[in-house]
Amino acid sequence: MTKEFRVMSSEIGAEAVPAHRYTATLANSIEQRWQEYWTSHGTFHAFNPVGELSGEGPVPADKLFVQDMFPYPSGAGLHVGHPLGFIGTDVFARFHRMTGRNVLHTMGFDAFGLPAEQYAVQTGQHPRQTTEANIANYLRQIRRLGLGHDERRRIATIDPDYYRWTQWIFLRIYNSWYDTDAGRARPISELESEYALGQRPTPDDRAWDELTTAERNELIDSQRLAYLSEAPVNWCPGLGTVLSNEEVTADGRSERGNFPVFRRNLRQWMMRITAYADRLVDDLDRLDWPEKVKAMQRNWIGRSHGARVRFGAPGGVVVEVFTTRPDTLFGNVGLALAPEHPLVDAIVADAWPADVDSGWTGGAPTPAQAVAAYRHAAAMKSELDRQEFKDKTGVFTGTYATNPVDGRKVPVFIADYVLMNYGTGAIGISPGEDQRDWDFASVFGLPVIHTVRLPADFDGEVYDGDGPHINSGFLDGLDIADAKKAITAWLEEHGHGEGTVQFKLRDWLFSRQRYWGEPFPIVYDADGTAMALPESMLPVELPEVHDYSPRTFDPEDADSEPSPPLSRATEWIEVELDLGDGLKTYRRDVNTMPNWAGSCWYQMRYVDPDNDKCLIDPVNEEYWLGPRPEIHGQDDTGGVDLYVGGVEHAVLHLLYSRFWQKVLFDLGHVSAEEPYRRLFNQGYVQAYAYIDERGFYVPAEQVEERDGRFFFDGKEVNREYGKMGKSLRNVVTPDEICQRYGADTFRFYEMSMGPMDVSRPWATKDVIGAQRFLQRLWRNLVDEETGGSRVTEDEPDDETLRAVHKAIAGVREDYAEMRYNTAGAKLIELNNYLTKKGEGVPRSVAEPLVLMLAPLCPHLAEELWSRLGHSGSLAHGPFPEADERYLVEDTTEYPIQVNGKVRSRVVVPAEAGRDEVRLAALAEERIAELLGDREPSKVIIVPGRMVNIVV
RNA sequence: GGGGCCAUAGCCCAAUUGGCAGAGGCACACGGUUUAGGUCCGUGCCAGUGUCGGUUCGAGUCCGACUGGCCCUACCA
Repeated sequence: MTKEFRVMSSEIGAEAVPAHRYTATLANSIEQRWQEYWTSHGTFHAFNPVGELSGEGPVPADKLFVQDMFPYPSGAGLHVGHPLGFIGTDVFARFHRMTGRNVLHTMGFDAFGLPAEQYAVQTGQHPRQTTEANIANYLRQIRRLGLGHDERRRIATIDPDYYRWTQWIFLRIYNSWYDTDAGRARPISELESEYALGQRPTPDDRAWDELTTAERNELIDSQRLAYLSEAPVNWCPGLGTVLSNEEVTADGRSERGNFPVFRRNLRQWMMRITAYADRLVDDLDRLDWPEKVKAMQRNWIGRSHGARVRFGAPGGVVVEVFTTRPDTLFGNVGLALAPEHPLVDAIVADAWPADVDSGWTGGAPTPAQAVAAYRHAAAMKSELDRQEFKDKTGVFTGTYATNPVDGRKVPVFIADYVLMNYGTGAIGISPGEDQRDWDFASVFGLPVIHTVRLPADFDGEVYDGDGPHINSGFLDGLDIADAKKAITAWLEEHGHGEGTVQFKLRDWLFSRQRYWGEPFPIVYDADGTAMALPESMLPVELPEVHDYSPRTFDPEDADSEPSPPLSRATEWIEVELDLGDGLKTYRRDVNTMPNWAGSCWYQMRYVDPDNDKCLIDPVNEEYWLGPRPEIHGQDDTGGVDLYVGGVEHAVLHLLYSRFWQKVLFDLGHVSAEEPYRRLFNQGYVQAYAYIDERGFYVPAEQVEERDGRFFFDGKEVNREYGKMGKSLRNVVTPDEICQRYGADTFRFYEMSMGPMDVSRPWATKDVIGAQRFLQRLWRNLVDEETGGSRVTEDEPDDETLRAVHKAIAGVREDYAEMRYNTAGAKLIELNNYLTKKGEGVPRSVAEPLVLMLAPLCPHLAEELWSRLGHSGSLAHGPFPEADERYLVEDTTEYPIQVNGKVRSRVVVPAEAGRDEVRLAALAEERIAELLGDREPSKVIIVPGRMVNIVV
């Protein structure tokens, strides 16, 4: 690459360029030199209070922990969009480091994952080999950008020293239960002893001693926060693995590969995240996160308050429904059960009632046949069908249930718009206040009873707004909130139901039938009972296998049995251990953990990467991550000070991470209640792509623009806007920009494109502007011909000092607020001022200029700083401080508006009071002329801003 | 269907948070430097803020409706 570049520069005639111009060649050599300096001097090492990474003295109390979202080291390498956030956090970290704070900033790799495994399946190359090569390439690319990472803290989830602790956390979760009375997780051993001591009743009130070992195990296991479940899962034969709900698209196919997904029962590890649902919602209020992300999490957790209501049916069967509107019970006209509801068989009538509506029977001679046919049809329907045909369908079960509030008999249906896995799998039909129920009722000819008075001008069907209740017995006249309270109390009093809270959030399916993930620290005895391995046996390392693929099947074969890759490592699976009962043979768990596991806790390991005694030393944890109520307020949760990444992780990663953090907090391993105190979503760098008349993408860099039209190879092409990607032929890499302009130019350009949180289009042609700025700045301080200094020891004049200090004040604030685009603009402004001035730059101006440049363009700043005669790095400051003296002006120019339009302006002494300003404004020649003899009805004076005269 | 975000010059973006619409960059034009091109230096050009209405002495900024674009979510009772 270097060689190629030399050829290029000689081609354009390097001899014409002054020898000491800040060209890409010079920039690259400066950058390489300073990167080596930083590495050899450990410039970005952040010291811990204790342990291997501690320094000599005490650490500063003022610390900052900045973190980027864990990158996956893709084989494709980086394009210019990827480092946007990385550079942003680096600028932030560098700025704060220069102000004297102890700054922790590093980056590791979320390195387990499917691409390397798929590559292994295709080529037989071990995923570790692929992954490590990708990491090396990734590091080469990001190092070139001059990111000030503490390289001692690099971690990768695939390292056994790392996943040992991932497994350790799994065991802690496995060995815990959620004490709902205490509102926190506790060690499972405490549950066991409470049972043993009789402090806690067993489900059937038998004494603990009377339970068999199996019964005890079952009781305990059923309460663990990590548990095995036979629950239905998303089995994807085409991939040979089980998927989490999140990995299944809305139309019931795998997000990756687009294969059909089937629901079936399998024995899987689950994480009881639902135990934390309330805290996960409530604690959002304590976080400094974008409202958008909080909203997405609230939505995902989906907490709704309502009631369970029991309807009696013939044969003593009781159907329980969940509703958020128990106040509409008087308007209930029926029940609808999910087709899969277990009570359906029990309530189906033997025969249709004599007067049954023919539209209710599905044309079947008996209810049982109608139900069977409908269930079959519902099971055949894909999720896509359900989505596309929102027309309500269902069949009558032939049975009537009793509405508990007024004793009315209401028909019971099964309908596939009712979901088995939400609430109780059964709903009451209240068509007056719910659109879905109204739709169903109109298909089946059910009556509509409005229970809230309709507004006078209302002409719709369903009214879900507030108002006084009607047709509702003792609820009449009450508004919704009061009616809910009244009916809930009534239900509870009469034993017909109770108020409850329902969540959309489900437990987290934690098993994957994959090779390239963390093995579970679990073995099974001869009876198939799961046993946790002791911590001393961690890590459980991945065995070598010959074939990395899970056995896949015909994508449509719903009955196929999963066979994960690890199940073929027969020697590894069988293990002789002494788990307290003497040496026995056990079988290992052949599943691996999902990709989220390693990224759930990595911020902790950044803090204490080499600790082999514990997950994280509590002293280090408290220093870097602990709550700081004195700074962040009483409610402070602790956590990383700034976490930057894309909004695509708004729900899953951030929710799982929060969950693990809370478990570890409850168990006393960490002091922070939340992993990330402040979250910031950076925007994306997008790019234009061009399509020719055949519909093929053409190389974007060769497209020319003429008069708003686009041409490739002389032919017009169409432009579209979107992601950067190989297939769109519009990828620009940081490597090529660094080579053509230098890393500092790239950094400066990328930060000046716009605010951090806004997506913007990449425009290579604009990069030149950033380079010109740096060249001008360089030229102001360095003689391009001789390489000598142009810095003088003169005292700057007053005007220059004002320009400098105004810039300092503005740039400082912009950096602190992550407004790097305007910080850059202010530096350009100051530099343009100095350029215009022409003479050599006084040292007292050059130094703050260089220091202010440092967070954005660290290599160039270091180089100039050393040429200014300083030894060592400027990474730890000082960052210049503005002198108030130069910020205040002697005089203020006021624009004078007449009726809101600027008509003139007047200059008054800065300390002039309102009256003086007013007099000056009214006396101003043009204004006086304009006013004539009219008397202003009002004169508005905004101190320091403007004057507005109203006539 | 529900929820959210955005819209300022040919392009990317600023605007002290209700107070003079322009800080900065790209592009463009002209001049200087140069044998020339490019670089470099200088000067200049360009919008009344998507549309309509409201509040206000004053609106890019606040409120309402609409248009266009992007994102999330989707029978969650």
